[in-house]
Amino acid sequence: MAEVTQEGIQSKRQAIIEAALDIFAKQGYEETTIAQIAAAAGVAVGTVYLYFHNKREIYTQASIDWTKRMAAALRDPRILSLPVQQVPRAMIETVFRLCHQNSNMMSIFQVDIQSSEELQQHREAEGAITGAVDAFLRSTVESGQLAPFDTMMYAKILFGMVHSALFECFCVQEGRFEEAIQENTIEIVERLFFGPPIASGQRKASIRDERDAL
Amino acid sequence: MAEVTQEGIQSKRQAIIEAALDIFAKQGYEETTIAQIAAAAGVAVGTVYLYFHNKREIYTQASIDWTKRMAAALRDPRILSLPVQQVPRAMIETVFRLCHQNSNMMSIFQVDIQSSEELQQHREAEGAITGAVDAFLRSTVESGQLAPFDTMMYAKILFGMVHSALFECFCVQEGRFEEAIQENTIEIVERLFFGPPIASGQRKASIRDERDAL
Amino acid sequence: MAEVTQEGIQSKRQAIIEAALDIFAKQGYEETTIAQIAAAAGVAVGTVYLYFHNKREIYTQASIDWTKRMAAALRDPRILSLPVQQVPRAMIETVFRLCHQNSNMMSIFQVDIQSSEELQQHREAEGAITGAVDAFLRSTVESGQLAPFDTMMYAKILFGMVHSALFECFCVQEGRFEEAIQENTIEIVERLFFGPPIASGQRKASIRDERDAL
Amino acid sequence: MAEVTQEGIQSKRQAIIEAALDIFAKQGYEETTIAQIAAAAGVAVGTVYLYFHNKREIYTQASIDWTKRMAAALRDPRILSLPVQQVPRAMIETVFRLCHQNSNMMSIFQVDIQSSEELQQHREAEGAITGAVDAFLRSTVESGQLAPFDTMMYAKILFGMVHSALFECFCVQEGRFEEAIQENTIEIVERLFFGPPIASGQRKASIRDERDAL
DNA sequence: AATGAATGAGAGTTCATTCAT
DNA sequence: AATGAATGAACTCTCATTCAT
Repeated sequence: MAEVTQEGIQSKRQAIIEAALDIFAKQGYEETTIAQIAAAAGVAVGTVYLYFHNKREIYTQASIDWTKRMAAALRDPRILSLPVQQVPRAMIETVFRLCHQNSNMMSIFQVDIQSSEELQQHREAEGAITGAVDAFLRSTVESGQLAPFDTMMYAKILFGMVHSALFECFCVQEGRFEEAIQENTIEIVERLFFGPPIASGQRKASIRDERDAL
Repeated sequence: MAEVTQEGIQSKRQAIIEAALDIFAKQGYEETTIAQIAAAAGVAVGTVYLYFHNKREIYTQASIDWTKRMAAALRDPRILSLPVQQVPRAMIETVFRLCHQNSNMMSIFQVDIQSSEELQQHREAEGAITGAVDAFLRSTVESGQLAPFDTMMYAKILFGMVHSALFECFCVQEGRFEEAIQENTIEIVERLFFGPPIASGQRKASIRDERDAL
Repeated sequence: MAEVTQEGIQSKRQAIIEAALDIFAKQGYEETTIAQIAAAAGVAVGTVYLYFHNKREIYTQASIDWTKRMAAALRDPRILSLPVQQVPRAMIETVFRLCHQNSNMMSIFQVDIQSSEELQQHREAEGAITGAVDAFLRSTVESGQLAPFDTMMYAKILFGMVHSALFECFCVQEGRFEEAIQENTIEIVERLFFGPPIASGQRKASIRDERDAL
Repeated sequence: MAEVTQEGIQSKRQAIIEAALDIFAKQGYEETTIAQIAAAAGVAVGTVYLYFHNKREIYTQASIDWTKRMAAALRDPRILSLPVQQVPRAMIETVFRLCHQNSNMMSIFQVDIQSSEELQQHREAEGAITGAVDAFLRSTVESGQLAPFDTMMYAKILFGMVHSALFECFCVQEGRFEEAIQENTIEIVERLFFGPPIASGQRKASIRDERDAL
C-alpha cells in the first residue's frame, strides 16, 4: 500500500514533468505558467507545489529528464555493439531521431543556469551524455582502435557540436535541411576519427610537412 | 551641430546597448529590468524607449551588436593573410580572446527567437560570422588547398562547435580550463582539416610527438 | 457549501462592482485606478482580475449594473398600476429619487463606447430602460388612452431628456435646483402627453388647474 | 506688425484647437496624445505648451469652441426671423446638420468636468446655447405667442433632449436613423409648443389639421 | 494529499510636461 | 517664439506562491 502511494506520487510527479517538458519546449521558460503546466498534467496549481518547490525546480527537473533520455538513447547496447566505424553515425542519427520525434524539445536547453546548485545538476545531467560518449571513446582507445586523446574533452566538445547542430536544425531552421545538417555532422565526426582529413587530396603528405615546419 | 546631435544620439543609443549587453550577460534576459539598463546607461527609463520600441528590441540589437563584433574579429586581414594551416588556430584563439575579455558575454546568445523578424535579424548576424568562416573555407577550396565540401554547412556546424565550447568554457565552467578547452577545440579542427584522423593507430606515437613539439 | 462558495463569489464580484461604481462616479473612469477599486472592495488587486478581464470590463459591468437598477425601478408595479396621467410624474420622480440617493452616480453614463461588444451590452442595458418606458407607452396606446405614435423612439428621446436633466441636476449643478429641474421636466412630459401646448395662450389658466389637481 | 504677430499667434492657437477637436472627437480624451495634436496642428510638442497650460485646457477650449459654433448656428438671423411655428424645426435641423457635417464631434461633450473652473467655463459655453434658445422663447412669450413658462429651464431641458438625441444618433447609432431621430425630436418639440397633446386619441385627424394649420 | 481562490510585488510601457538650445 | 529630446511618475496587468478548506 505504501508502495502504491509511492507509485501514485511518482506517476503524478512524472506527469507534471512531462507536461512541463512539453510546454516549456513549445513556449519557453518565462512564457510558461504554472497554471498551464498544472492543467496539462491534470492536477491543481497547488498540487504542483507538493512535488516541486518552485518553477525553476520544475524546469531543472524537466530539463534533466530530457537530458537523461538522450543519455539513455546513447547508451543503447545496439549502438555500442556496432563496429567502431559505425558508432558515430549511429549515435548522431539516434539523437537526431529523438529530437525529430520530440520536435521542439531542443529549446529546453536554452535557459541559463542561475544558481550553483542548478549548475551542479546540469553538469550531472550533461555528464550523463558526455559520459556515454566518453565511455565509448575510452573503450576504443583502450582496445587500440583509436589513438589516445583527451576523450572526455573531445566528448564534450563534439557533443556541443552535435547539440548546436540539433538546435540549428530543429529550433532555428524548424526541421528544414534536417538530412543535410545530420549528414554533414556525421561526415565531420567520421572524418575526424577515421579520415582522411579534408586537406588530403594528393598532397596530404606535403601538408604534413608544412605543419611540421610551423 | 547637426553632427553633434547625430553623434549624441548614436552615443546614447550605443550607451544603452552596451549597458544592456553587460546586464543581460550578467543576469539573463528575464532577470534584467529596463530600469537597470537605464540606470547603467545613465539615462531615464523613458529615454530607453526613445531608441527602442520594447525590451526584446534592446536584447536583439545588443545581441546583434555582439555578434557583429565577433564577425569583425574573424574578418581581420591579419588572420586571413596567414598560411591556411594557421588560420583555424588563429580564428579560434581570436574568439576565445574576445570572450575572455568580455567574460560573461557569451550567455547573450541564449534567448530563443520569438518572431520571424527576430529570426531574420539573428540569421543575418550569425550569417556574418559563419559567412566569414565560409569565405575562408571557400577560398581554400578554390585555391586547391582543401578538397571540395559543403563549406557553408561546415562553417555553421564548426562555428556551432566553437560557440558551444565557448559557452561551456565561459558560462558553465566560468573560465576554468580555458586553455584545455581552447586547445582541444583547435586540435579537433586542425585534425579535421589537416589530419591525420584519430583512428590511424599505427602512427600514434609520432602524432603525440608532433603535438608535443608544437 | 457549494452555495456558500457561489454566494461568496457573487458577493465578492458584487463588492467590486459596487466599489467601482462609487469610485468611477466620484472620479471618472480614467482617474480611477484598479488599486483604489480593490482597496474599496476590500480585496487585493489580483483578485479584481479574477472576476474581470480588465478595467473597461469593470466599468462596463458597473455601468450596466446601475442602468439595470434604474430599469428595475421604472418597472415597479406600483408605478404601472397608477392612472395613466400620473405615470410620467411617478417615473421621473423615481429616477430623480434614485439619483438623489446615489448622488454622484450619474456620471457613470459618461464614458464613450469603444468596442462593438461594449456597444451591444450598453444597448441592452439602456434598452431595459427605454423598453420599460416603451412598454408603458404602448399599453396606453393599445388601450386607446394615447393616440398612436412611434413609442420606442419617443421613449428613447424622452429618456434622453430626463437623463440629461439628471446629469445637469446631479453632475453639473451638484444637486442644486433639484426641485425646479424635476418639476419642469415633469411639466414638459405631462404637457406633451396630456397638454395643452404652450402656444394655446387662452387655455393657460386651465392647464394650471389641471396640474394643481394632480 | 504687432497685429500680424497677434494674428499669427491666434491662428496657431486656433490650428491647435481645431486639430485637438478633430482628434478628441475621433479617439476620446485619454486616447489622444499631445504629440498627435501637435503633429496634426503642424507644430512641435513644446509649442502646444506655449498656448495652453496643460492637456485638459486644450480639451476645455476645444470643447467650448465647438459649443460656440453650435450657439452661433442657433443665433442665425435666418432662423430667428422665421414664423414662430417654424423655429423649432429650423433649430433642430440646424444642429443635426452641424453634427452630420462634423460627424463624430458629438463625443466631445463626453468628458466629465473636474475642476470648478472648468465647470464655470462649461456653464458659460453651454449657456451660450441655452441662452440662444432661451432668448427665442422669451421673445415669443413677450410677444404673446407662447404662454409664460420658465423659459430658461425649458431651454436647458429641451436642449438636453436634443443633445442626447444627437448623441444617440451620431455616437451610438453612428448616423443610422438620422432622419427618424431628427423628425421625432422635432415632432416632440412642436407638439409641446403647438400641440395637440398625444392623449387626444379620438381627435387624431384633427391633430394633423392643426399641425398643417401652423 | 489535493485544491484553487486569493494575494501583492513587480514588470513593461506610456506620455504629459519640461527646458536647454 | 519654437523645438523635441529627455524625463520619471504612475498606470494596468501578470503570475509565482500561499494557505484555508
